[in-house]
Order: sequence, then C-alpha cells, then structure tokens
Amino acid sequence: MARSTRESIVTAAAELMRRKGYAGVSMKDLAEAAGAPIGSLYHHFRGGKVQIAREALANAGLAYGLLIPTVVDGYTDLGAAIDGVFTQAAHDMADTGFANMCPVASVAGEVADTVEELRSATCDVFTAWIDGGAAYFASRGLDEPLARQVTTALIAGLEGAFLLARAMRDVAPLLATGATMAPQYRGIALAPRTGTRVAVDAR
Amino acid sequence: MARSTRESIVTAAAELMRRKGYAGVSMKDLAEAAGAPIGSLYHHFRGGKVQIAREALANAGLAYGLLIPTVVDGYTDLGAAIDGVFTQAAHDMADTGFANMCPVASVAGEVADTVEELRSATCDVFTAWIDGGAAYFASRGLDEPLARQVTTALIAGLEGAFLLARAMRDVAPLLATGATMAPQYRGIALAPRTGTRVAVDAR
DNA sequence: GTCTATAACATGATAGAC
DNA sequence: GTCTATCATGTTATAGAC
Repeated sequence: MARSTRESIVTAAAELMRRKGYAGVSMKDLAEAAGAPIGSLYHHFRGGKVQIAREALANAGLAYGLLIPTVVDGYTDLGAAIDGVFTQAAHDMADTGFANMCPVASVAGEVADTVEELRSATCDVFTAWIDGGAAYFASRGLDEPLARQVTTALIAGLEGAFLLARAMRDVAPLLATGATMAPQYRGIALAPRTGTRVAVDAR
Repeated sequence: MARSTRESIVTAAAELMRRKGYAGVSMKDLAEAAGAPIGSLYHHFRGGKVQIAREALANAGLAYGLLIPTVVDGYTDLGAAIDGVFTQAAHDMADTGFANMCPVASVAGEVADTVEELRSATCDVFTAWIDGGAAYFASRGLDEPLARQVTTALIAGLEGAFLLARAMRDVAPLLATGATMAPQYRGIALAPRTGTRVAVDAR
C-alpha cells in the first residue's frame, strides 16, 4: 500500500496519532511503525514532528472528507440520510472495536491552544469538510445556507458522538445523536446526484 | 480557592490538561502550576500522573455536569432550551477566546485506546452526565427514553461543536448544531422545576 | 507533610559515514 | 536516500533529609 518511504511515514503517523494523539507519539514510534530509521524521518521532513503531523492530518482529511457524501449518496431523503450516516458510523465503530476514528479529531483538542501550526492544520481540514459537504448537499438540491448548516452540525455531531462512543465503548451516543438530528429533516427530498464529487484539498 | 496542596494539584491538573491534553502535561508542569515540589505530588498521589489525572477528571466532571441543567432551568420549552444551551455555549466560548472547554473532552480522545484507567474515568464522567441530565429532564416532565436520548445527543453535539469551534476559532459550529437539533423539539413543554438537583458523582 | 537530589530512561533533533 | 551514533534536554518516579 505504502510505496515510498515518505508515504509510509505519513501513513504511520496518521495511524499512530489516531490512537495516541500528537504528544503521545514519539519520533521513535514513528520510525518503528514506518520501518525507517530516525534519520530518514528528518531527511524527508526537515520540519520534524510538526511537519509530519501536518501532512498526516491533511492526508487523512482528504480521505475522511468523502465519507459523508459517500453514505448520503444512497439516500433520496435528507432525514433518512442523516439517520443513515449515524447508523453506518455505529456499525463501523462496533465492527472495529470502537477504534474507528480519524486522527484529526484525536489531535484537534490537544493542539488547539498549544501548537498553532497544527491547530491551523485541523482548522483547514474541518473547513474543507464543511465546504465540500455543503457543496455536495447543494448539488443534491438544498439551498446553500441549509446545506452548510446541516453539514456543520453533522460533522460536529459525529465527532462528539465518536468521542463519547469510544470512551464508553457503546454506540448509544451515535444512535441518540442521529435520532435527535434526523427527524426534523424527514420529507426534505434530495435530488439525484449529478456530476463528479471533487475532494477539497486541505493543504 | 484551592486550600490544601492536594486540592491545588488537582485544580492545576484540570486546568493544564484542558489546554494540553494528558500526554502533553508533565509532572514538572504540574508541580510548577500547583506551586509544590515534585516530591509533594508523589506524596499525595502515590499512583503518580495517572492518579492525578483520574481525580482531576472526576472533579471537573462534577462541576461541568451541572452546566446543562443550570442553563435549561431558564426555559419552559424543550426546543428553546436546546437552542439556549448552544447559544450560551457560543457566547462563553467567544468570551474566553475559544478556550472554554472542560478537560474531559480534551483527554478522552487521547486515552481511549491507550490508558485504560483514564478511559474508564472519562467513561464514568460521561455516564454521570448522561444519567444526571436524563434524571433532570425526567423531573421536568419528559419520559425517560426521550430524556436520555436528548441528553446524550446534547452532550455529544456540544463536545463535537466545541472541538470544531476551538480548532476553527469560530462559534459557527455551535450555532449550526443547536439550529439543527432544536427545532424538532419546539412545542414540547418542560414542567416547572421541582426538588433539588443532585450531582452524580463520577468516582 | 515539604522539599532536594538523583536514578533510569525517553525525548526531539543533528551530524556525518555510507 | 539510508542509517548509526550521539547530544542536550526532558521524562516519570524514588530515596531520604528535614
């Protein structure tokens, strides 16, 4: 999967930071997980640990940004789609032993007040998710303000519910959040999907 | 405020972990912030850093558990109350320079897969918040399943929106989440408050 | 209960041979 | 581009004087 050394470092960083946060991952951890010596890490990333984290976040942001549109593609009603997003998330999380969470959320809370360069990286990812989701819902016929509001709330609700679900090892928070957000939007139709989705790059 | 040394250690831990997470705070940081030498930390907490974090989380959990009921006390309609919770949170966050967040969320994502003793501490706090909030809403006339669902979703939505708001330095996620959750519950009356609220201890 | 000194090891980062 | 050795500092935790 990971061809170049550079790639495997970024991949390893995303995977480790997803589980242990930013401060909890050491350069030695990264080197071991990437199968490369420490020197290689600094050769490819002269900015050191912060730069590796930056690229891992941007990279993971791209992958996870397509998650909501991909699930919503299967629905023609907004309320059902919202329900579907949370139900799907609950299944994924239970299947993966409550570990399925992207590194962005794990790191965002930790660095928001401490490492400005990484706060802005998480900000860019969230912004790209919201812009991309809003554009997607608009392409399905919602007007822009609603599309943006629903996308923002969906992401916030998902991240918060993931946090509770992981801590409690229980999918109830995901189901409760979906059940609270979805019903209001039952009956709002989603137009057939048109065109090709474009990932919004966070970098 | 903090009388005993023990107390000031726990207080300092909560404040530091709120901003820097668990791994990002060192024993030296704690000693300096508490105004006590390292030796005192181990005298009062033989379990070391983990035990300090455990007590700080449980302690902060107690304080923040009353937040939702306190705000909701001012409302007689469930939809308006939910809106009020998020609007209030948005004001608080803007007033504090986007730093107002409890340590529980900051730490929860970091330790869920790494420090079982702290995962269970965050689990206990979330459980206490949900139990306490459900009991509160039930005392205001909602039937138990709805009370529990709304409380769970409210906490998940708040934590997720806080995360985005801090990273983006923008209250929009709080307002969008409130606007998405509240309307469905407009018209559901909250009965007058009866009796005294009891904090549910997380320990 | 307070505080200093220190053990034993991990940390991010660098230099430089290959 | 790969890898080893190493620096200076920081890490959790302990021992033991006061």
